[in-house]
Amino acid sequence: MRRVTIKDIAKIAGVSYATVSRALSGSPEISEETRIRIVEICRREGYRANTLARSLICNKTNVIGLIIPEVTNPYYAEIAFGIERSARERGYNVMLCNSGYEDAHVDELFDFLVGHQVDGIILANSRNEACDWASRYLRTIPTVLLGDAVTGGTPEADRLGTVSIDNRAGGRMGTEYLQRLGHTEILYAGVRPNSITHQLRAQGYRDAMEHAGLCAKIAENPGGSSSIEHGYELGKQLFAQTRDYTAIFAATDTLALGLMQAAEECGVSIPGELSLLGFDNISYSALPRITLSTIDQRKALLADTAVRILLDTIAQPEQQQYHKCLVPPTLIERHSCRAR
Amino acid sequence: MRRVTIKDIAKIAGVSYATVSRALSGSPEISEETRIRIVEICRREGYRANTLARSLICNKTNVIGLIIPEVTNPYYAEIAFGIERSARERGYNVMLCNSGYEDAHVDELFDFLVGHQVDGIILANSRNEACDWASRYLRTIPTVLLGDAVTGGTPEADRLGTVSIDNRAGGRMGTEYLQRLGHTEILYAGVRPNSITHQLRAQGYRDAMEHAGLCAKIAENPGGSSSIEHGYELGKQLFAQTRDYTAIFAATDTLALGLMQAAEECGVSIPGELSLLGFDNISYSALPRITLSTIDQRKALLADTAVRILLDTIAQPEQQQYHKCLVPPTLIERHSCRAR
DNA sequence: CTGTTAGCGCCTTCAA
DNA sequence: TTGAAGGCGCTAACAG
Repeated sequence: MRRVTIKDIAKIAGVSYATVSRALSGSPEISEETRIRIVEICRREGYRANTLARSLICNKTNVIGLIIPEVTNPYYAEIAFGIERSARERGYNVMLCNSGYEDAHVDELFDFLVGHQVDGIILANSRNEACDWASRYLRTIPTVLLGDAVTGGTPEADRLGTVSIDNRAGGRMGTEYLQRLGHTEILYAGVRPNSITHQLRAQGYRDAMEHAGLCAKIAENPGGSSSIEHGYELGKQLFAQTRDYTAIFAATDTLALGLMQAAEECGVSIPGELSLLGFDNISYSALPRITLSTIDQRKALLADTAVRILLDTIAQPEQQQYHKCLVPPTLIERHSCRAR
Repeated sequence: MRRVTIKDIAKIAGVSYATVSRALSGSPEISEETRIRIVEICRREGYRANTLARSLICNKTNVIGLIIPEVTNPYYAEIAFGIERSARERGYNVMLCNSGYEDAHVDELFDFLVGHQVDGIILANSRNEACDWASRYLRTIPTVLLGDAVTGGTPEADRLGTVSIDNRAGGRMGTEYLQRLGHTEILYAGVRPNSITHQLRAQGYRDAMEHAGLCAKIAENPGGSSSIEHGYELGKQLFAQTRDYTAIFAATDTLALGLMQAAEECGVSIPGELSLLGFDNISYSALPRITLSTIDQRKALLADTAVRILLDTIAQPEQQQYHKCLVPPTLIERHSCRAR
């Protein structure tokens, strides 16, 4: 199954292969007549230029690498989709890699992508360490992080292009929404203390509570991740005790879903007895029967911004643009919150 | 940001670049001493071999292309994940492409992937046409279809490697489950008449009903796709009339979700008054409050099989293996069906 | 064990 | 307007 090359075409057309190259690259220095003839031959023979060979010469692949934890995570699926879309619009293709949740894999994937000569890399990951992982390769390849910037790390890390949702603003926005609904006793649930993302969201919550002269109540997530399961466990705990709040603002949608299930099993009705607000707006939250009110991460916008910054950096690598981009979130009202 | 090449390393190490190549490729014809020295230099300088150049020579990229409609579709996200996993285990990487739902894009993507010299392509798509799309390139590149084989198409298409779930068996399995639960009046809802997949599932349903001496009732989906929205519309229609059935077997999980929402709005309780069974077992169905019983497509197994067949074909392209692989589905019991 | 050399498929000067 | 030739980074003979 030998693929047909430019030489084959040249031989058939009875021209040199430089001519074939010109015919296909849209060069002006060729007669319209021969161009048409050659293009037709290429079509007939099913010839596709070998992108590898071309990239080797041009020192440019027009491919960017994207590293996410897992496509099956609906949040990252949307991010991946948005990034592919924006990249394609700008003439780039993306090479998608799932890193799982381990450090080592991210390193391997960077190596893999660099080896494949991608023009740049987007690392989408909300762990604190992501910032360091990405900046480790900053000298080697243009990179942008889609996730929270961690300031005060290595000096390298400060130069890393970064785009994320404004988590603090989101925390504030959600809390204020609940307050507008008449809630004064609001529990912020599911914080993972060592996650910057969670810290920011919780801080936004505290801002809003303080500003309203209300008392902040925070329930941490003892589990290691913000999964539905851990939300469920947290819920079981919470709903076994008497409640001194009328609304829960969950740190993530997945956590909220777990809480929802626990609530159902413990006979506390949402939004009847208890309002529940999420954060992220993953696709799950819009589903019938769930209809979780939440803070939207605007993944399409995040993705587009990340692509734009990356391509800028690729175009002008020296200009080490100091980009820390914060995208404002948005409130999505569905049916899990109620005025009291 | 010029990347360091094998020549740079050779110069630093004071050897020829063939020696560097040998040091890295694990060739036996090199002294352990120099190997260690060279490997160390590579590490220090952050050298990665240029995969493009290597592939150009070896005429092999160890990359396979995967074309799916959209990663944001949870079904295809799982497929993509499974395929990447299996491929990686076997030393291959995957280039993921979203085709959307239009014919033209699939063609473009095949061209794109062939241009990038992928070693083979998996097309995951459940439209009838997919079979033709894939077989169009069969002469050019090893391809396997993850989706229903359409027999009686072009002779080319018959030679296309194909893996899919056994939809007919699934239709039977689901129907029998409902029967075991005591249902005798079962509606099969949401069939799209021109979809092979749907035809097979419906046929399985008919088989089981006939075998039990029961009367088959089928409600077609007037909408163009099996979306939640179309399920909802269908449900609104269905639940406005009096029902002569106690269970619905929905053609897909998404349809079932739409039906679920319509049921809720029309005040028919699931599974109280009506049992509902889905097909596909997408991640949505396992969510709290939804807990849809369904037929599992076993996406990991499908993916793994597809990869295996493709790699076999890549290894022995002449041997045009006549592969039509049918994977048996599995029943997932959750809480949307009840004995009567 | 190590170096030299000839390409892989293509693009891009430079000549003609 | 077209052809010839060099080289992108690397591997794989073939020498030494």
